[in-house]
Amino acid sequence: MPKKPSRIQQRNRKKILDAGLDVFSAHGYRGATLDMIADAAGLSKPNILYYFNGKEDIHVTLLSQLMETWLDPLRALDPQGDPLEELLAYVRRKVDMAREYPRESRLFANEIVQGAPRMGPHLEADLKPLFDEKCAQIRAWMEAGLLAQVDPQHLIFSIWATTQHYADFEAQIRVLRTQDDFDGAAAYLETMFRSLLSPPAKD
Amino acid sequence: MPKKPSRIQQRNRKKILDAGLDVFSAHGYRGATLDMIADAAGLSKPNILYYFNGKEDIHVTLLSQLMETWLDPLRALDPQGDPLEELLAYVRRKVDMAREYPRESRLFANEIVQGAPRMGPHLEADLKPLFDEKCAQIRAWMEAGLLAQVDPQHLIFSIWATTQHYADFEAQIRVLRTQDDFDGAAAYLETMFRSLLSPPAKD
DNA sequence: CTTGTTTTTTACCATTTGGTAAAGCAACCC
DNA sequence: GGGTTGCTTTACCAAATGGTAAAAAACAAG
Repeated sequence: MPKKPSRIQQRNRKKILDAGLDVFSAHGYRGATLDMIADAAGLSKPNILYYFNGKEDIHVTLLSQLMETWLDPLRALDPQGDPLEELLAYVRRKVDMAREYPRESRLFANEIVQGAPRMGPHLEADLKPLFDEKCAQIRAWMEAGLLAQVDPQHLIFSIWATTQHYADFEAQIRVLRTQDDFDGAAAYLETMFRSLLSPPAKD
Repeated sequence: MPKKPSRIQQRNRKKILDAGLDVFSAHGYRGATLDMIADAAGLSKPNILYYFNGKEDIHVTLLSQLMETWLDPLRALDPQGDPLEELLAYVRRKVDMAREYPRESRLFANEIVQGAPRMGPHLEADLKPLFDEKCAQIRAWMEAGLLAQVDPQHLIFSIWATTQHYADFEAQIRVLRTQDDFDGAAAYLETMFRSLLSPPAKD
């Protein structure tokens, strides 16, 4: 039976996870070392292994936590709301996440680019059902004439791609743009998806 | 003075680079080992170090080569052509590259996600001038009323994001879609960018 | 203040990994 | 066929890295 963690345990586990997020998102799983994480956390390496069973344990803990919050914006897509506004709000939430949580986005990107070796089951179990459900919802909206007809799956892919791009490819964007400009991105993406999705005037 | 490489040198360097592309794109720089590359190339590790100065040498050689072909589709954007059709053709070329060269796309993605530690100068020197030039071109088209007015920089970002997504996040897409479907992606992206960019009817 | 428990440190270890030295083998040149 | 050059293998090495054992320190409860 697991006893409740003490104050100090909570604090140190959090420090380690935050340090792990820094290091894993910046260097990938193999590029990260326990020493880096220990340094970033301000703890010794063996001390870290007192709180976690190993490097992989830290990583999968981070990925699991990530999965939770990562799906929230999509979950919040409301079947009762106005379809176009719901989808644009979804885009906005995703831009906000890329701005607020770029490390999480890159952690995820690192994992997926390399074939999701530690996350495949999570995708299948958590992401896929939600994805299918929301695709069906969008398709229903489209068939009711409330949105322009496009492939819902590709629609969602394009929302993910465009929004996460600003976090995942920040190094490239920093070279090409003079100013960081998430607001410009949000405005551009709203224009793009509005023009794509606005229902055909048909009365 | 560098003497011309022999048949056998050309062949083995090519084998090593191809193996390196496999391994680096699948595991990232730190996740790749010389042993993996040696195995994939069918050569011994010291033999590989006879042809390259080290792991990093293989990696930067790949990145340099990549930069060449990677910019071609954007270079081919023709100032003389029809603006809308030129941009849609650019999207198509990028989709084709994601389909034909997913390893290259992931190699690039790995490098950028981790902050472009070995590629920053290349981006600055090769990508930025071309990017600026083409943005100016697109802006000129827009001001001439030949395209809808949107931020050209974000436009290009969204083209990159949506097309490369199919290669970089293939592991995720494979989970969510039943069939690999680059053609569906191409059709969807054409619809999306056409609706975004079609010039306002104003005669 | 003493005792039992939790946390941290010190000192290691085995494996992996990038890389080297040098010998052996092959190929070409005369 | 002998020698020079180019290619490959064998046998290593030093550093880095994930992880462990056990002592020491800090802490909590009585």
